[in-house]
Amino acid sequence: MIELIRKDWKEILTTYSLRITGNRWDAEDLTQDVIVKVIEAVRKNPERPITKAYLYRIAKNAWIDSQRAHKIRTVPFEQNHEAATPDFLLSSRELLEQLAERLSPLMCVILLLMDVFNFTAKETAVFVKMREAAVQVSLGRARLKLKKLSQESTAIKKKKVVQKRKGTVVDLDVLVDAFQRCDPKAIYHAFIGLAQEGMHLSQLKALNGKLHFTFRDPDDNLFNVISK
DNA sequence: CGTGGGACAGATGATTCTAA
DNA sequence: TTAGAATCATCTGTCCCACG
Repeated sequence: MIELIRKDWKEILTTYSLRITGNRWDAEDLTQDVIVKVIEAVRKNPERPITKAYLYRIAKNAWIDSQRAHKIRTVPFEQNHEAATPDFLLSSRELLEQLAERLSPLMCVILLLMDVFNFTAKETAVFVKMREAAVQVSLGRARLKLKKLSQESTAIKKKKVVQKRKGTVVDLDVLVDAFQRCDPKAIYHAFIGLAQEGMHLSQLKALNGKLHFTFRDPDDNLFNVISK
């Protein structure tokens, strides 16, 4: 058992924290948290040997505790995709809702499934009945297009926001039905319609062959719909 | 001719497995 | 726990075809 000196703590903990948290920001927080805990432990019991195993255990428990404490925490979409689009800080969800009319329905649905709801290329390819490679190319082109559009004046964005289609009444069943039928055009129109009504599809998961939808209404209420 | 879409190959990154 | 290897997933560039 090798006892560590205090200046080694941070280096060891940073590496380990990065591994268990999966991102730099949480890792830094966790490292600080653990160092505070270890200092407190040493203060209470100066004879305690500080080993790697001890640091790992403290870090692991602290991480589990923080996960429990933040179980309800929502993760803004921008955070997840910060690394993917660092230069424009795009929110794919917002851009999608505002600019979808400029993309083809197919491109729109591929972008929606993969960038918003984290479907894999394989799952998306099955869904839209295309080859996986074709899905990847379409996704890349859709992203490129969105990037270009996002670089254009914000006036375009504003224009799109106020362009509300007259008489567009889309309910949740239409969107769910469109997904069940794997119909990109129907999904596209239903999604746009809902967004314009202030309804947002905030999560979509495929579990046991059923699609689980989580919607958020204009009053910020969340509710789930499960496909048949 | 420009644009959208599909196919393919190679590169790159992420994840998983395994041995030390 | 860690490092390295193997495997898998994704991205990018290029070419081709169809269509208006």
